[in-house]
Amino acid sequence: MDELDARIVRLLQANARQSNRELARTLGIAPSTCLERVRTLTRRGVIRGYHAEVDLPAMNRDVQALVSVQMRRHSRPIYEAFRDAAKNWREVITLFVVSGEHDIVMHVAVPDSDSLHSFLVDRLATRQEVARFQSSLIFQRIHNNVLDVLDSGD
Amino acid sequence: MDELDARIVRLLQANARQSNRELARTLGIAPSTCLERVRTLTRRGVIRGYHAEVDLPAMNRDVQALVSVQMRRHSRPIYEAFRDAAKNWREVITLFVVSGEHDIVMHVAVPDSDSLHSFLVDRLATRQEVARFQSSLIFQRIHNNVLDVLDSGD
DNA sequence: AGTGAAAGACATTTAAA
DNA sequence: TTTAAATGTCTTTCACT
Repeated sequence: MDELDARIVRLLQANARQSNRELARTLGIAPSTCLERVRTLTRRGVIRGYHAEVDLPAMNRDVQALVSVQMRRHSRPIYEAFRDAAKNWREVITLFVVSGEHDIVMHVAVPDSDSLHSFLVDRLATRQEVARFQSSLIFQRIHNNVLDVLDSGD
Repeated sequence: MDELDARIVRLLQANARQSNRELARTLGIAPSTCLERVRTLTRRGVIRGYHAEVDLPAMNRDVQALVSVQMRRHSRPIYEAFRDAAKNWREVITLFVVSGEHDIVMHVAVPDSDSLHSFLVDRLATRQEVARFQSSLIFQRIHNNVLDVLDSGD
């Protein structure tokens, strides 16, 4: 993971669909070198995949919320059962398993506030694993790419 | 946004770097048709970009946390000043502006627990806009693609 | 809206430094 | 590791449906 690898990762995070040639041109290296670098990064698991970013409102998901869930008991089967159900709900964009006051935090996206209510009441409240939950509306969401390797020990 | 568009979005979310030809083959349409569809989806803002997914541990970010921040006062200049500072911090992967008990929730990723402590004490606690914050460690993070349009009214 | 054909651009392999 | 060259594949345009 040298400086060139870091630049490749940075550029592919910003635009994953640029051609290998364009990438190589930007970096000032030969296309074959660039291709080999990207392959190695992928083989080593540094690059995990490439994904299109979709606009949630355009997909009829105008309402977003963070929903924090507290389990009835902190046993593994309890939270695992809930997690495995929740990760298949189409409203859930990201699911975090966390420590602290709550056990699960979900980023959900739904068409409108009725759908959010229905999600909370029909999906969440009906689960036996769930003790309590609270939700907060998301007004804005800003994503950063992982730009630099912090304090690398290499 | 018909069924074909939805299938294109779904496939590009799963793998943004497959060739247009492969995409067309999967969908059973001509490459030129597929290209035009993707262009239209991009022009309409449904597809916002393509990004490489990076493995955080491989980038020396073994510790992740959700950090919830409460502002001193709920005025626009206060939270905007904080938000604009926070979105440039390299530890911050995603920043949510929310309603409810907290005003900002940040997903942060750092090398180790020392770095997390330093982030909380040196970056957060020193900000005048911040009244209180609490953090919870992330043990697992599961991301879902937006598979289907929910209850589309089209 | 969707298509096939054509031209040029690109990915990928290979041999060599 | 890196490269240039070569080959086969792909992107992209366009005339036509």
